[in-house]
Amino acid sequence: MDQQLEQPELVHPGAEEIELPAVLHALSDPQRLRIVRELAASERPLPCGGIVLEISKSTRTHHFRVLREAGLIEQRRDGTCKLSTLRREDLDARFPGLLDAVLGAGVPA
Amino acid sequence: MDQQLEQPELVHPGAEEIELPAVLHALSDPQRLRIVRELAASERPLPCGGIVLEISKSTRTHHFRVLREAGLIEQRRDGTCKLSTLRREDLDARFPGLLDAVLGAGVPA
DNA sequence: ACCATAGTTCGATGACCGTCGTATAATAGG
DNA sequence: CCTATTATACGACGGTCATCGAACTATGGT
Repeated sequence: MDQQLEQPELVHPGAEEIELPAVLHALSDPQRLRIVRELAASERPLPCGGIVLEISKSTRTHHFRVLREAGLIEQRRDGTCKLSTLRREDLDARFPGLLDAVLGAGVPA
Repeated sequence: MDQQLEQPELVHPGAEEIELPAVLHALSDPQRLRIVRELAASERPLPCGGIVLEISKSTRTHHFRVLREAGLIEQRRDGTCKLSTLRREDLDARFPGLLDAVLGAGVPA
């Protein structure tokens, strides 16, 4: 078929390869948890720099890579910046209810 | 002659003090995940040694302590052994759906 | 009193993690 | 071309983690 949007240099696990310990570990860091929350809140691709974090650029890159390699987010290049999206469908399919539980956890009544 | 009313030496966080990152980190280790699963499956207190793990005793103690201090399990002494239970109610109250999602994750239909 | 059972405590060790600064791509626009 | 923006790669450093063995505590049974 036609598909010119190939970014093979970015490592993304397949939907079936997402491992629970890796996901939980990725989410166990407060900074990464915040990133995931913001991504979920915007429900639209965000650039790495679009998330407020008082950490250095290299650390931010590191966190995004951990999230991507764990299968939590998808990253795609768009011009000079890289857009990230939450892999909601893949995660819901593999671990039903997990993402909702994590996202809803920090938003008490 | 003596009364065994209290076990103050065991550190358990209050139900409201359970932190999400700590819980996720505790669950991100395969050994601890197995412990939690077994505890959930039995739905009745289990001794530390009652769970099959090919790790040394001291490592097992370590994992149980991580789980206890994260608020995932409750430990109580019973004679020569120490019984552990999943803190289902506290966890469900604080992070609704999280435990079910984690427990159901590795048990596909 | 003795001993067996069940866990803990104490270093120690090797691996991993979060963080940083600097240097290096990659791309858009003048 | 040059430059600014955006993000990655590469060490490096200190801290935490999972693991172990050996010594220790605590309890219960004989």
